[in-house]
Amino acid sequence: MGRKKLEIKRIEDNGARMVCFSKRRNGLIKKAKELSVLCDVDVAAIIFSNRGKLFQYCSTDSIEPVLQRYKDEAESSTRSSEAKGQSNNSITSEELLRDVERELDELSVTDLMLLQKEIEAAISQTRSAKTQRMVDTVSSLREEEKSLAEEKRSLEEITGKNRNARGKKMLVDLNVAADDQMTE
Amino acid sequence: MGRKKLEIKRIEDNGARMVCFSKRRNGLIKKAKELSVLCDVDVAAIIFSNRGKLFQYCSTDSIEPVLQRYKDEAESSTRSSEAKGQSNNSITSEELLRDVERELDELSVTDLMLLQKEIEAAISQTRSAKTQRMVDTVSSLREEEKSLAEEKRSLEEITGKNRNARGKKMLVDLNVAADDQMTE
DNA sequence: AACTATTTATAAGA
DNA sequence: TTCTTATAAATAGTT
Repeated sequence: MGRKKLEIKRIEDNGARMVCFSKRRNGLIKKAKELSVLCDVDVAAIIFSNRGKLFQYCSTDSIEPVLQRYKDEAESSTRSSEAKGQSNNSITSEELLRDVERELDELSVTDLMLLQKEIEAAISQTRSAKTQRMVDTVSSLREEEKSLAEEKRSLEEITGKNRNARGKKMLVDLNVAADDQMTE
Repeated sequence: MGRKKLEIKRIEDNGARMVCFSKRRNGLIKKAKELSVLCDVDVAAIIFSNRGKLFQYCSTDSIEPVLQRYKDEAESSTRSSEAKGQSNNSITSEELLRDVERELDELSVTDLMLLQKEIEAAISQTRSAKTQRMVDTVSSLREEEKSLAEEKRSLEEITGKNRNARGKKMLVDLNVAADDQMTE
């Protein structure tokens, strides 16, 4: 998507790489947001510039639940490996100075505006859309709970037909426990 | 980018939403890869479908180093807020926004960097008590659902075994189920 | 920091 | 679902 087709490999020119980073970083975060909103799913994106600066997007109010969920999910495949090594950036002091100036400039203009927009969006949308989604999740889970409890009861009835005295007492206990759960 | 311009809001049609999810999920992961390679940076993307299925991309071999780095960064952001005497929980987004607007003109570059970290911290803290309560409700309902489903399974097993007159085994199963129930 | 020629992503249709 | 295609969107190189 540009004047020339770009091969997907590390951009060696420092300036060009930084410009590309800025553009595509914003692009990725925009895409992540769109995916989250359009498809009503949780998305988190974490980006570290090679100078160690953190950029992130998360569809939930806090990124923690998503990371926690990730951990729960990924527990089975636990592979340990080292972080990618720092690439050799042999740049001159003039280049470094220019890079720093550019980064600081970018920080005040682009990033703060972006963050401001994120906050505004988070306030207006997160509170309504995300809360609504959670309300939906709660009610669907309650439905599920109810139908499972009902199935359980009818299974107990079937089981109870062939039961001795001790068994019947246990069934009563089970029903009490189930009722307790329903009324919480 | 399609036959029609698509408004960025939840797609209500179920099929269309799933198709869109599949396409855009792949698109997002492709973009994340490209960003990582072209700009030589670490990128992680985590996506949860509504059914709880996890999709992820990470530029490093394991996502852990990136998450660790995220956590370190988040901690240091929190610390810098605390160092400036900001309350962890009581600052509201509206207040923060007002502060940003008021001070943007007068701030030095260094101040802007500090402010940015504060904003990042604030974003991760924008979690209302109500939302948190719902998060808790969801997890406890999920737990309950799980235990009911398990109980159902074990009751089904018992029901099946009734026909073979395996009374003793049945009683053991029921006791286990009852114990599980009572200890929650 | 804009612009715009192109490439790329993708919404709808088959 | 998978492929196709018209169109929207992203962005590489330029100014």
